[in-house]
Amino acid sequence: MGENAGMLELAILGFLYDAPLHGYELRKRIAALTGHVKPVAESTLYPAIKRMEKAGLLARATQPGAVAAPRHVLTLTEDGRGELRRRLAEPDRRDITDENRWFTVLAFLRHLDDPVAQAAVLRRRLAFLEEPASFFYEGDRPLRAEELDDPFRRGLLTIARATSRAELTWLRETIGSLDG
Amino acid sequence: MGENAGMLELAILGFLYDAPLHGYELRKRIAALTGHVKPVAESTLYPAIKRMEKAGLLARATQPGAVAAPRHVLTLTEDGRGELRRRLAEPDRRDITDENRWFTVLAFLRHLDDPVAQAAVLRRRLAFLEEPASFFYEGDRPLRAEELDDPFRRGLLTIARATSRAELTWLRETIGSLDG
DNA sequence: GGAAGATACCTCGTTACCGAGGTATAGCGA
DNA sequence: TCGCTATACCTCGGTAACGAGGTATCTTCC
Repeated sequence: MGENAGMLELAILGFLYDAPLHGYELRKRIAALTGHVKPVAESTLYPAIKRMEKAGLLARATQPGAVAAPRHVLTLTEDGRGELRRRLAEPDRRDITDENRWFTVLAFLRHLDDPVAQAAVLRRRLAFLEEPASFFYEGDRPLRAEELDDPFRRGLLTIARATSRAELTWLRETIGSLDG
Repeated sequence: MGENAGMLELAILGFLYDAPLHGYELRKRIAALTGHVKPVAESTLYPAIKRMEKAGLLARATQPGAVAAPRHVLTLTEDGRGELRRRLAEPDRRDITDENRWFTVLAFLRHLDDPVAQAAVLRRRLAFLEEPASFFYEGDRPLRAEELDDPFRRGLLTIARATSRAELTWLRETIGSLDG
């Protein structure tokens, strides 16, 4: 059981939930999903697959190579499918607070077939984002973008604010329509 | 020498470049900067400080506790100051492509006292962001937000697009004003 | 037929990072 | 004076992730 498992395992579970894939294809999908934000090394992916196989979350079947070298087609076991649903329904703290992990949760949240449970997860993220937080302080007072004479930090705040606003808007809308 | 050092070390170098701080204060500043996106554990920070002391990047001076337990005030050495400038001027690939690391670079880029060098760093990020990239594919065709019937993935794309747009606008503006 | 390039998978050694837990100092209220 | 909270720092065991490097298959082009 993956009590302390990372974002990578969640992504593997998520992609395989839809359809069996071989490692190389999985790698491309993960790279598309998170690669431009947090790249994934091959030497991280393949050991993760082995770990998960050993844990009984997925099964491998060797297939003669359609294009080149032989492939290992990966299929989720029932345990694996349950594990994904469990991790989506009860994300741990880091899945909510770490942006990369959160976006991975979001990418597969539809697999949780229950609008109430989905809304509960979104609400946890909303609560986290609504906690007051700033980037830079002068003593105890948070500094606003306009107060910074450093153009780079000003940029940082501008970008973060745009992200935050987009996410908050979307969260509130979506929670509303899941409830309604 | 930190050839392969992480984002944490960059943040430590950056904050101490301005002023000496003790570990606990450093921790609060790092938490404010990156904590709501990627939390930092104490058990990661203190070993990092030790590593960097051993590497000659910073020096520690014990001070009787002003408020409570005794503090170790951390000061960058000349090597440490040089290391920050080097890492800002020649960020490695992951500093550009990993969002957390990139934002850390941005937070301290002003310490690079040369607009041309600063603009060069921004241009590397711009080039990276301008590479075509999507999140989800149907075969080889990238899927747009509007095409997804999954509200969560649609949200993902919406948020990512808002971030990307804000960053691109800011990058182009700022590169322009650094050049001009 | 030989080289190049894409596909596909893997091992190894190292390290950054984590959670759990521990120690000590100081101030405050009961 | 007994806890409680906040400050401040630390160790330990475990593991996820990394870069560097390697192997094998198949197609394409010269």
